[in-house]
Amino acid sequence: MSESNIKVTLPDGSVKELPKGSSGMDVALSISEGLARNVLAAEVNGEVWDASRAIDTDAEVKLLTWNDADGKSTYWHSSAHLMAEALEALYPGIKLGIGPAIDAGFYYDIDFGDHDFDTENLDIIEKKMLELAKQKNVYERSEVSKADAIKYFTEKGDEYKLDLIDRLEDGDITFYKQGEFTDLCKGPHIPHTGFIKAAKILNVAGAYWKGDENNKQLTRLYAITFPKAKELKEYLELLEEAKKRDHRKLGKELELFTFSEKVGHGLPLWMPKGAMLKDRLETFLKKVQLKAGYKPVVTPHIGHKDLYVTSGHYEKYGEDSFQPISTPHEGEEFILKPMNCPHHCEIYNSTPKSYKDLPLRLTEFGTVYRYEQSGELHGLTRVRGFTQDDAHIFCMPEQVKDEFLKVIDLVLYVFGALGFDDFTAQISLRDPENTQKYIGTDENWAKAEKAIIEATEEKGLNTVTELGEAAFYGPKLDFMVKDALGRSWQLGTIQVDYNLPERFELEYTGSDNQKHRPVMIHRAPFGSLERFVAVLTEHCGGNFPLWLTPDQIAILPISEKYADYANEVYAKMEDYDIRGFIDHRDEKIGRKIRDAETGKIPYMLIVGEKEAAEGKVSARKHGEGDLGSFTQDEFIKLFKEAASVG
RNA sequence: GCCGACGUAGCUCAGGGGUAGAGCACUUCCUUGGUAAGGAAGAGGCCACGGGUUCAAAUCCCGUCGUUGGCUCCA
Repeated sequence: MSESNIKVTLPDGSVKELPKGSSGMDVALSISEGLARNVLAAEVNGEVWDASRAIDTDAEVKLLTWNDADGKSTYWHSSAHLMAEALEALYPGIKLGIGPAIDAGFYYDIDFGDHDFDTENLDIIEKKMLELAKQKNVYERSEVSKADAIKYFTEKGDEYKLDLIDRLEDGDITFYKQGEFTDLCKGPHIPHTGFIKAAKILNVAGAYWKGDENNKQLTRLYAITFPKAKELKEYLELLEEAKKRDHRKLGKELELFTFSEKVGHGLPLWMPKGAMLKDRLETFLKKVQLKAGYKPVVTPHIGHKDLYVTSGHYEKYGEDSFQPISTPHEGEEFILKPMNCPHHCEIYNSTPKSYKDLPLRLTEFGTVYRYEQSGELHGLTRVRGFTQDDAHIFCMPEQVKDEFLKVIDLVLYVFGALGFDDFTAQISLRDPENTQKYIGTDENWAKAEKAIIEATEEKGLNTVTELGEAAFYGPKLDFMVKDALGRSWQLGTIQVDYNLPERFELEYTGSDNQKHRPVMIHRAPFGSLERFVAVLTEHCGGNFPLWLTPDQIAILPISEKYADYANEVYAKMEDYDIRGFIDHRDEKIGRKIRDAETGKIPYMLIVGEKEAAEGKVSARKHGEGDLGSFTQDEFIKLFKEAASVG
């Protein structure tokens, strides 16, 4: 092998020998011209580099295209520079904050200074971006000294960039320049602006410099770009679809829930149909949990302040909670319960426990109240009063793994039944560098963390592990589901807790006749019913699974002459636990069908002269149309098959 | 909590210094109709709330509440 050559190992294991100083682009060219045309950046030994940057040593190289997450984020980060260039051209003298890529697109924080920034004319910026993109300007990387960097931005008068430079080490500062625009940036970037073929500014919002409300508020422009105009169109259609599925909109249209200023914001009111939905979910989970050995308990909505002093929540959250309510004569203070666990600990404590009683799984659909900041409230996903599908498992340390396995099974079953098949599990472990900020013994932590990791492995879960993300009281496992539109939501959670057993002095007598401290596991497959219903609504676009949906059938008499027969059919359906209603309105059948369709009723049973005479129903399925004629029993059979699962 | 936008009939929205409009929903009547909107009439608003400016405020200004896009937060 020649001295001046390097060996490049590709992801498929193949090795290419190339001259020293070859770039990612050269690697691509050595494979195919087509690939080279699509290369956005190169991952060199695990670090994302410009495709043009010279590689001087043997390396593992992965060429990144639009199909790689890192390729996309490089692309979007470069797009942020392009947008900044366009903005600078249109609004001379603006100052720039930061412009990173985000999950979908990118943003740039701008101080428009004296410019009157008008959100009506965003298309002018988009046009300018594409105009500049067409110039195929190369993103040129240059290393600059700290002094030069400071000089450049001092002359430019951009105090935000100076603030950023202030925190950087000399020798570690790079600029990127494309066209007329130079930015402080560590990169990497795509080869040139020509890759950007479609741009859309999605949103304009205020954001404080460095996220600190004491700093000046900048204008944040959220935008997205694509290599093909078609992809932008599809993305915008996805956003449209998301808007249509917004649970706040569907919740109103389908009469699931409402809010009232009089009741108070963040306090959802479940309307009959929404309450039915929520009730079906609860019934479903209660049944599954009973089978899994859970014991339902019921505790009050308030608890004595001392309860939360004991639990430690008063100290930590007291200021940011609904303030205590007091009894009129004694002045005793009670707190709206922000969680169920302290109550459950007291149930545990009410009788002496033996190791033979463990694991003890106490479950409650408890409504809890948390004072969320007013700006945080959002539909049903962030509220001030919500129902947790809560349970606390009290067990011995050596039972943690087994309990995790069981809870994971439960979560998988529940997600499956509701059509969430795409999810990942996040394992949150403690920060190994800083173990003293966590409560509990090293031994127990090690045991629990090992138990979680092994349990997820045994179940074959798709996991990501985050060090330092554990709660101070124990490690946890969170489930993030992807909905039908590809958006991620955090739902279920399983958390180990060493803190509360300590604070409540929970004990059990072991086989050695000694007192021991149990471990507590908090778990909630849905998290909050409110949030879950919101996610489910958006996931299925309001077309809930048949077993869950509030009205499963609508009986539509052709005219009021068949009202009696409609009542007869309804009574029979009720006998078979099929929920629904009869549309007795004085409307034509076309109208009744239309209203049932827009109301997303899964099955419509049309009854008229023919059906009444033959004892049949004419069935119609939502979104599909006429299914034909069935005897009542035939329909019930068809329905029951479709409604299985729950 | 902070910044911006918004708040008009049950819903979706138009209007905009001279005391309110549409469509749908609702009520009544006509119609008894066979697979996505039958017809007519009627009723419905303190234009979020409280101040201010003005001869006159739903409209302009300020404040409050709520909604919303973000920021910060989330046991």
